[in-house]
Amino acid sequence: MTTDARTPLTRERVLHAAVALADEHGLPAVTMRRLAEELGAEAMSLYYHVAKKEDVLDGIVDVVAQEINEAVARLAPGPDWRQTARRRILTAREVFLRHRWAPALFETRSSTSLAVLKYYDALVGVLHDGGFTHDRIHHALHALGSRALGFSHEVFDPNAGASAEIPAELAAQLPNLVGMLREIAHDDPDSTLGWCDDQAEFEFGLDLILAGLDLLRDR
Amino acid sequence: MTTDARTPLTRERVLHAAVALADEHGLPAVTMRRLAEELGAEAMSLYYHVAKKEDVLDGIVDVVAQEINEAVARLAPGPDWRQTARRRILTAREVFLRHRWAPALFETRSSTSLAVLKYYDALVGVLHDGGFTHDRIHHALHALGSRALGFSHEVFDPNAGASAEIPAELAAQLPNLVGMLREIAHDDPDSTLGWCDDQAEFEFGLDLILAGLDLLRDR
DNA sequence: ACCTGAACACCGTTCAAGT
DNA sequence: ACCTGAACACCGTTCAAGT
Repeated sequence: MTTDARTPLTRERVLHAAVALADEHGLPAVTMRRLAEELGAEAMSLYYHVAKKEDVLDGIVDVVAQEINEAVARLAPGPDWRQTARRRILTAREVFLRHRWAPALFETRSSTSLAVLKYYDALVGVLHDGGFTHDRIHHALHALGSRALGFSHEVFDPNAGASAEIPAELAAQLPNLVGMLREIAHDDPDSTLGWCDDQAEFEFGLDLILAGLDLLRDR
Repeated sequence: MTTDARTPLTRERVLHAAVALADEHGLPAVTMRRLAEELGAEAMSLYYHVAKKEDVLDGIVDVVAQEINEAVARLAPGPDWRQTARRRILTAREVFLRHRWAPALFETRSSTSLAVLKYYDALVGVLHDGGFTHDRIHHALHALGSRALGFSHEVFDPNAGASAEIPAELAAQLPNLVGMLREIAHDDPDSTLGWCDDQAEFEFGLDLILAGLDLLRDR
């Protein structure tokens, strides 16, 4: 996996190595020392090409966002704004499915990367062409939140406990939740489909919001 | 701020000191050493009351969630499910406005705290009483995401750049975004209202989803 | 111009030792 | 039972020094 140690370091090489490292071993594995090791260099050498670790993290967000922009650029426009936006967002989501650590990182960034800005710029264009006022688009971006970028980091996953054994004592404290989970399990015994499930839920939420926005557009 | 160093340490004291520390100096200030100092003890003493730092973080999530549950318990039910759910969520949000660091932390937790589970349990109850099937409630929780808990951590804040100067070269790359921001600024010169603005956007997104769910309920 | 070794100030955590 | 000092393995980062 380590690329040959002879080729000189560049900011680009550092950032791509960081993405690869996060892909393979998770974000916590991305330390300056480990990253340098991966590149066949010393940790201190990185500082010649990168200001500090924050700079690396900003950088890999930008790399992922560029990957999204490239994927989205290949898309044909849909028959209407809603389909076009939907396709773009689901395509962006595919990139995040390849970089599972990325949503959590995106959420920690305060300044927005240029590539992310470009992504939103194009989305604003799609909505504006679809007949939305700029004011409505502004609301729409807030309503969509991170969903516009293709992910919704769930703080509570109802599915998580679905298969796990729930102790009786705990179950007694959570009658409604347990009732819900039991009924869902009964309705569809094969409902634990891994990320396919999440995909369905993501699309449900997305379509709900897009439909709501569509209704507002005509008023 | 440091509580008297004579009173013995307990898990509770440690967790409440951690919340106070985060409130005052942000989450990064919560280190085991700093936390011990705040309690008039040594870092190593904490380990007698707490397994590890992760345990502290899980613990303060639970403390905040308990605060939410207490606030929400004082609420009178609304005239319908939608008002009831809305009030609960906006009340939960008020707690997060007192603990600005909490949304980011909630997002990093993988296992869900008991207090959070109880919060969701009550919300499931509200929706079920409102006439939703458990299956629909399950979808609704996913659609709401963290909004059900009272926050929506924006990865891109359109307002952030509204007041800042945008260099001409950058503006040329982001025609739609700049166009949107210019028009909004024009429509309402006083639109930079700090968190009040966010509040309005949060409610817009929330109401959009609740309305969408209400429509589904009758079908 | 690019890379490095030694060093500094900070982490979380273990463990034997104190009371 | 509760607390601590010394120590370990790890961070990010600076800075003077190498080529």
